[in-house]
Amino acid sequence: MGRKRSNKPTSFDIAYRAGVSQPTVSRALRGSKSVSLATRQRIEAIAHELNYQVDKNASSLRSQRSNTIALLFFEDPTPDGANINPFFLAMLGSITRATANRGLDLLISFQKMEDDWHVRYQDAHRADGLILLGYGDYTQYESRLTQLVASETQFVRWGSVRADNIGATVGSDNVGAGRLAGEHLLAQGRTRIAFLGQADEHYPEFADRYAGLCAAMAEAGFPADLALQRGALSSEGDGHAAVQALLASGSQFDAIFAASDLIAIGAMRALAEAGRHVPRDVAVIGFDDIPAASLTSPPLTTIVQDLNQAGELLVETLLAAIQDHPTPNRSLSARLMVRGSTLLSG
Amino acid sequence: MGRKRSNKPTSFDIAYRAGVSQPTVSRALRGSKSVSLATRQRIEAIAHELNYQVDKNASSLRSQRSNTIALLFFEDPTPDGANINPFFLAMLGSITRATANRGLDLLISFQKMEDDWHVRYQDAHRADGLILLGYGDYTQYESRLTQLVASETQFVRWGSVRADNIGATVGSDNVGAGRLAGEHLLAQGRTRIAFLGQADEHYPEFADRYAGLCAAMAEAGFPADLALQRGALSSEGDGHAAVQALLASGSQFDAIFAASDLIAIGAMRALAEAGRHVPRDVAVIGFDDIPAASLTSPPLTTIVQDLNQAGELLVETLLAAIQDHPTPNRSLSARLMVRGSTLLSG
DNA sequence: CAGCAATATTCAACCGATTGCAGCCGCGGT
DNA sequence: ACCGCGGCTGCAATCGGTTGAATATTGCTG
Repeated sequence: MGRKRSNKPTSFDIAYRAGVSQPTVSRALRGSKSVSLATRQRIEAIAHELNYQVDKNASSLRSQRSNTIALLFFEDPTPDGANINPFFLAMLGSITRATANRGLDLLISFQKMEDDWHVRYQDAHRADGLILLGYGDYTQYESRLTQLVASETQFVRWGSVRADNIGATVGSDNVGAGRLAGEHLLAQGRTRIAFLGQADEHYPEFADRYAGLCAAMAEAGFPADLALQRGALSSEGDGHAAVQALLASGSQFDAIFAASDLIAIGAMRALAEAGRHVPRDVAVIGFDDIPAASLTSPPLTTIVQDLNQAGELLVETLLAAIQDHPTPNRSLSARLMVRGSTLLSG
Repeated sequence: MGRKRSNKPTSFDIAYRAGVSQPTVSRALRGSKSVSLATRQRIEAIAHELNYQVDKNASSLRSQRSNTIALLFFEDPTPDGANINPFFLAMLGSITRATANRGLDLLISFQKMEDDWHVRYQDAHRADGLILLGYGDYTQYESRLTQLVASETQFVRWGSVRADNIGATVGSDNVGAGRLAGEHLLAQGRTRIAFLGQADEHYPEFADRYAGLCAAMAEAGFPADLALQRGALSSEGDGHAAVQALLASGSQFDAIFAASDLIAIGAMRALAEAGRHVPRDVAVIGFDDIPAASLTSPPLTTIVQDLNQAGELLVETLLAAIQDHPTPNRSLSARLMVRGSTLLSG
C-alpha cells in the first residue's frame, strides 16, 4: 500500500557492474580472503558509489546470526513506566557504547518479567542473545532463568556474582564495596552504622553489601547491630520510611549505609524532617552515584560502580556464550566517592 | 562453528501437523480472513503447543517491513558517553512504551550525527523509520535532514514545531510553556526576569521559550530586558557560568527562567555561592522536570512536558509517514510544576 | 609438458516466511 | 444440467543474501 518498488541497489547490481558473480560480491564485502585484492577493491568502490548496504534481513536469515542483542529491563512494576531506575539508565549508556564498538545492534525493551521475552527475541531470531538488567527479586525469577537455559537461549545478567548462578553473570564486587563503605564510616569515627536495604536472599546484591559492612565492622571491633538493619527496596519512599521506623524504634545510630542512592536520598529527607543534621548527627553513604547524588545537600557520599567496564564485560561475556566459549563469571571492583554527607566540614 | 542445527519449529512443521499447506499457516497466524475459523484455530493451537515464533528475518525480508523503528540520540559530544541528558532518558521510557503497545521493536543508538545512520538503519532494512532526538543545533544538521528526505528515509524528530520544518516534527508548545513560566513569575510579583539559554535560531526550542516569556512580560506591562538574557546550552556548568556573568554585569534581577533544569540547577548553585537566597532574592524556574529537580534545595519549580503523549505522538506520526499518510505536525501543551524555588514560604 | 596444488570465481541450494494467482468445492439461480 | 460466484486452500515464485561444493585459472615442480 503506497510502498513503491524500492530501487535500492542489491548485490546483483554490484555484481553486474563489476562483471563478477553475486556471491563474489557477498564474499568481497565481508572481506573473505578467498577474493583477490583487485576484485575486492573494485567491488568496494562500486558498492560505495551506489551507496549499497547489505540487507540485514536477508543476511540474518541465511546466516542465522543477527548481530543484534536485546537488552531487557525488568524492574518491579512502575505503573506509568516513566520512572526508570537512574542507575540502569547509566548502564544503558555503557552498554550502547560496548555494542556499538563491536558493530552490534541493540534492541531494548522494558517488558515485565511476566512476558515471554526469550520467545519474542531470540526465538524469533531478532537477537543472538539477551542482557538482563534489573534490581528486584532474582530468586523469584529463577524458574524463568532455568527455562532460558533449557531453551538454549543465550543470556547474561547483571547481579550478584556467585558460583551457583544460573547462567552467566556479571556484577560488582558488592561485598568489597560494602566493606569500603564501612571502612570509610569507621574512619570517620562512626560506630553505630545502620544499613538500609533488603538483606535477605531475595536481594543478593544488597545482602552482599551488608555482609561487607558487617565484615568491616567486625574487623574494627564494633560488631554490627542487627537492630540497625532495615529493609528497603530501591525507592526514595522506602528509604524515607525506613529511617522513620528506625527513629521510632529509638535505636541510636550515627551513620547510615543505604543500599542505593535513591534509598539514601529518601533517608536524608527523613533525617532532615526529624531535625537530624547530616553529617553532624548522622553520616550517610549511598550506592550507585546517580546524577542526583551530587545535587543533594549535603552532596551524597556514595559508591561508584565501574559502569564503563560493566557494559564491556556484559557484552563480552554474552558474545563468548554465544560462541560456545563460556567465560568464568567476573566481578568488578567499586570505588568510594566521598562527598559532604559523610565529612564533617573542615 | 558450534552452532548446531537449530530445531526450532518452522511454519512447515506446523503445516505438516495440521495437515495443511505452509502458506495457510502463515495466513492463519496473521489472522488473514481468508482462512476458515476452524483451520485457524487448529493451527493456532499447534503453534502454541510447539512454542512456534515467526522468524522475524524471513518475514521482514519477504514483506519488506521490519516492524522495528530506530531511535537515534545525537547530543553534542559527551566523550565518556555516560552522561546522557536525563530528559531524553525520560523520553526513552515513553517511546519504549509507545512502541511496545504497537508490537514494534525498538533499536537504539547514540551515534553521533557524523555517522551515516540512515544508511545503517533504514537502508539496511533494519528499521522502517527513525526517531531523532537531541537538543543541540538542528540548523547545523539541516543538510543531513534534507539528505534523509532525498533518500526517502522516514523519520520524525523531536523539536520546535514550525511550518517550514524539514520532515515531520513533534514537540512541545515551547512558546506557550515560556508564557506559563513568565505568568507564574509575574504572579509572584517578579518583574526583572532573566532568561538563561541560547535564544538564537540555532536553538529554536530555547528561542521559543524565551519568546513566550517575553510575550507574557509584555502583556503584563513589563517588557523583557534583553540584557537579562544569557546564552547557555544544556549543562549545569553553563547555568553556573551564566549566572556568574549576570552577577558580574551588575544587572538587577529577581527571577530566573532557565531553559532546562540542568541549567537551573547550575544557576542555583551559583546563586548560593553568591549568597543570593532562592526564592527570597531570586526565584528560579527550570524546564523538563528531570528527577533531580525535586531534590534540590529548595525544590525546583519547573515546566513539565507531557512525555507520555510525546512518545505516543512520535510513534504515531512516524507510522503515518511510513504509510504515506503524512500527519500535520503537532505540538503538546506543557504544564507548570510549582515547587519551592519560586514560592516564598507561607 | 604432464601433473598437481593453490588460488579465484561460479553454481546451485538454502534460510523461512509472504503473496499473487490459480484451483477446488459447494450452492443458489435459471 | 450448467454457470457463476464466494469462500478456502494450494502452488510456485520471491525477498536478497550466504555457503559448501564444483569448476576454472594460474603457477610451480620434476
